[in-house]
Amino acid sequence: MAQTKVTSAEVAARAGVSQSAVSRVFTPGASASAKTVEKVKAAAAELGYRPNVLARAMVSGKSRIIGLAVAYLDNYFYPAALELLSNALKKQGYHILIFTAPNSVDAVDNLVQELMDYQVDGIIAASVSMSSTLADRARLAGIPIVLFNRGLEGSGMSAVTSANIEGGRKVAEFLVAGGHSRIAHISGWSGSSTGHDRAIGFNAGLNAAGQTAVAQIDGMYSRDVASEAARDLMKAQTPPDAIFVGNDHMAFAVMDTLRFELGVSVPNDVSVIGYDDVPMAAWASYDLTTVRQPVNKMVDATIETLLGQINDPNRMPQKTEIPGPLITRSSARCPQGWTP
Amino acid sequence: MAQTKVTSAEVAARAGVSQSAVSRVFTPGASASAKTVEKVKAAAAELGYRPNVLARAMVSGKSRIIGLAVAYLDNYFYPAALELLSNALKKQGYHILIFTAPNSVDAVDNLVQELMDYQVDGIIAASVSMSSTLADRARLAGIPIVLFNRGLEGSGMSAVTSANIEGGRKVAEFLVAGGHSRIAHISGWSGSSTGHDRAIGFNAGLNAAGQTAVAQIDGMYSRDVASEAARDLMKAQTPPDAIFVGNDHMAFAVMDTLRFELGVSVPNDVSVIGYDDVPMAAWASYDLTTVRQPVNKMVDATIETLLGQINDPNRMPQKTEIPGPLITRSSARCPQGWTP
DNA sequence: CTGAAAGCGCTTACAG
DNA sequence: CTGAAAGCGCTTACAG
Repeated sequence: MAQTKVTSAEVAARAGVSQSAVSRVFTPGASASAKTVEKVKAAAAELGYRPNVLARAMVSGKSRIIGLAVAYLDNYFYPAALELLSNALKKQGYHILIFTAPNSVDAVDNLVQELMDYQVDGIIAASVSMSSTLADRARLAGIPIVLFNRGLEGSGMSAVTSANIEGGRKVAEFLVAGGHSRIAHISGWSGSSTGHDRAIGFNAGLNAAGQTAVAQIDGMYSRDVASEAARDLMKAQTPPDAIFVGNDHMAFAVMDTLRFELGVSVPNDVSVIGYDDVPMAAWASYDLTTVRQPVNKMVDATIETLLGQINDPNRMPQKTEIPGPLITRSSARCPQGWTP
Repeated sequence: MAQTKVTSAEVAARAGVSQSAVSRVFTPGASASAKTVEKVKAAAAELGYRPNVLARAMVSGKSRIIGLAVAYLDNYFYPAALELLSNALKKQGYHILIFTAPNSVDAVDNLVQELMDYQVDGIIAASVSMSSTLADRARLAGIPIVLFNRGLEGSGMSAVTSANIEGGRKVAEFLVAGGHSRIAHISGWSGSSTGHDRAIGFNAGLNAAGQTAVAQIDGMYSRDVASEAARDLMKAQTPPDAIFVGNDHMAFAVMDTLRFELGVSVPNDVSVIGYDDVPMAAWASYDLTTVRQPVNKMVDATIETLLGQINDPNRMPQKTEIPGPLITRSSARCPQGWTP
């Protein structure tokens, strides 16, 4: 049968000290004499004692757990971010309680509630939207939230994104400089700030050059929807000579559809540009030109913001926008003498 | 300032009942009169009360947290499994505390210790190895562990894998039937049961047909190592006409290296077969012939085993092996008139 | 059904 | 430095 877990009281008994003494030995920053430390450590080692994190959390009010809500795990950008987040947080003594979410506001609200039930010290909401009602409730409960790769207009919530508007504009400029004249956009979900902002910047860039997108279709962050959009686009009387796709994940689907289903050459017939620069974008089969989201910097900023607010509840929410370069590869025609 | 969280005592005061009554209303299966339920629910709603899961965990001894240790998140098989695991567990009222791990036994042992500090009710170790010492300690502490996509010889630990030996053999038979005569293997890490077993089955299959692998190189589950292995293989005087790669993740790298770096045609010059059938294997750029690991069935079995042991501590550890079909696509030459 | 009380395993003032 | 005691927010026998 399962032997019961060993407690600080048992260690105390064995070491011949009080239970508080044991606690002190395991509490960083608490004071205990060298002799006590020695006796307690010895007894703890013999018994295999380890402090119960949950009990500690109850009294200290700090669980050392960060809640993570994430959708779109099929887009490799998120598993990559998750891994970085987990490693960085662990270094700070925090761990991640993960909730995968369908991306509806209701579902996310629910899930954030559950996260709060676990007394998480803070919440990272990656690629999901939530109601400002809930955001308010979290603030009241004193639980900081930071949005990762998503903003929430006018919510006063902390958020970390890349410079999406600027990124979209760069793509437009690159495509125009490359001599494309019939440029289309299969966007990220327009209900997301990310998808929306990239489109805004892209269209602004086009306009600045006297062009307008020949078409814009919402790809909903779905490979299938994006593929279908590509088919529709190529059906037109004058099909596009370039397509900017709202993220790499969809861009791969678009490239495959173009090349293998429609027999369209990329980039000879159509240039394709994505967004994110996930590792796969560098794989030879795709070699995708794309705007890099500096995921490591985004993760650093997220953690800095979140822990900052955990440690200082009066700290104001902060929005961070990290610019990323356009990475030129072979999926899009390069302007003459282009230097990035 | 952060308003303090509301407790059951405050709800009790407002509802005019005892604190125990409040607890009962929120404890499934506890009894309370309709009137009490009504008063308590009303008060709770007004105050925005939700039970503190950690406090509940302390007294009940059940945290409703499952620890997940996972490595190789860059192999999409794992994010996919994570998502399924998370969703299925949530349905059962459990949540996942996730630890990403480098794959060394020491690191994993450490991390499992930390997991236990959080009083997790059970542990899923995906794609990682741990010492049997630690396994014993977990058993003593009464915390069930199940290995996911990894076995541990003679450890008496629960494990869920696909039928790797059989899968490896199927690949050999398919390749032989396809008329290949110089067959090589870039294996998964030979230190992992998964990599080892697939190689065993593969070689056995080859031997049964009177063949021997012309070469076998450990790909270490790394794209770079696998690519390098492919280069070495093709340098030989008589290069292979088929390569079985230990998982899809490496197989993609091998295909790219073959096609774009070495100018080798797949499957005309060399057939390539992978293992896992991650979604990407079906993407047109790769269209990879591979052995499917039925990830959903593996997840179901994992949860069934884990929750079974949580609910009945006397239940014996159990090893589950789930067979998966060979999925034939265009990366490997098909035998004449092949019917799967 | 319901309330008072004990207790889960800790941390942290409070005295000494 | 150290021990006795209170308390974190709950659940659960125990009486009534």
